[in-house]
Amino acid sequence: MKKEKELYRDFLRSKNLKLTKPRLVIMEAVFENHEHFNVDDLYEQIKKKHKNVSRATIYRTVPLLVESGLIKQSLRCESKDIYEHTYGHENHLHFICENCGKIIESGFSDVANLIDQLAKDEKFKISEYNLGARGKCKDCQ
Amino acid sequence: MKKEKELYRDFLRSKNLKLTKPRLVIMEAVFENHEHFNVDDLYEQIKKKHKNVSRATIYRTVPLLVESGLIKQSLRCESKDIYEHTYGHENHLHFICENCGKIIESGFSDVANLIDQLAKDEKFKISEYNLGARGKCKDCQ
DNA sequence: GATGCAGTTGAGATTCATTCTCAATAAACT
DNA sequence: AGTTTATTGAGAATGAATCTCAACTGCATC
Repeated sequence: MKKEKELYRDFLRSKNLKLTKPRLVIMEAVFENHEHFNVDDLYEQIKKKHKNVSRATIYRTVPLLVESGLIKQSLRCESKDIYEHTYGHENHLHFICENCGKIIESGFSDVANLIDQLAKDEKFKISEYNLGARGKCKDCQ
Repeated sequence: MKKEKELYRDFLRSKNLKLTKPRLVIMEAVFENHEHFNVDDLYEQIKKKHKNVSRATIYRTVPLLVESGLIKQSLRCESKDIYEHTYGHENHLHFICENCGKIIESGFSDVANLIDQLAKDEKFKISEYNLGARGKCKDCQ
């Protein structure tokens, strides 16, 4: 968490953005407990701690966190954009259950290697993987 | 196209759904020219041919086409859900350019095999793959 | 530690894709 | 052809995400 905060601070500074209280609160919420989260999750989580921040600000701040590389956009869920940590988290695949909404994470590196090769063939420079599948988890089949 | 229509008809029948004019018009539009399309594309395309169908009906029909296996949901684009053909189209990966929006399709089967294996390890039953990456195409780097 | 100036925030309005409602209509079976 | 039942169209409703703008706050300077 120390390190994340510093990365964030540096990122903001490098963009001439201010390290405001709402931005800190949001980033703390992001790193507090969630693996996957959406804007509403953050809003509720922050509210519980009585450090209220408006939804608008969260919507404005999340893209900064993405740009800084601390989180990234993940699969959508229930027609909401959802996000996940990247800093300190290996890339992984998502298996998302169509029935119960559970997200299962699985290994990655072999798949990534293959994809990297295909991208190379197309002279395409990857900035972010988007790998997974929908279906039914073992409990819902 | 002959075959698609029959598949569709059979699918509808198997679900006790009627083969209505709007459903036919929509399915013809889907198979007329697009590789990737969204609801609005279909609406405009149908309008051009003076076979008007309401947006509501298109929104209601597209999920049927998905369920029948003729098309599938693809990446979102410009905050719209987009769809692509599956029938008669190999699965493939998408490389989507963050700069110019171009979608590059690439091979698939090796990646799919790997993913199938991972899914099997999790006892997860895949109904639809979602594979790709964002980045910059060779023209935009 | 007061001052000034951007950049930032909050609240509510707005946008826009998607879904819903319901009366009118059409498929399909007898 | 008549009956039943699903389907359609038009517009209203929903809801996530974005925008607006006046009030506010980091933060650099004195």
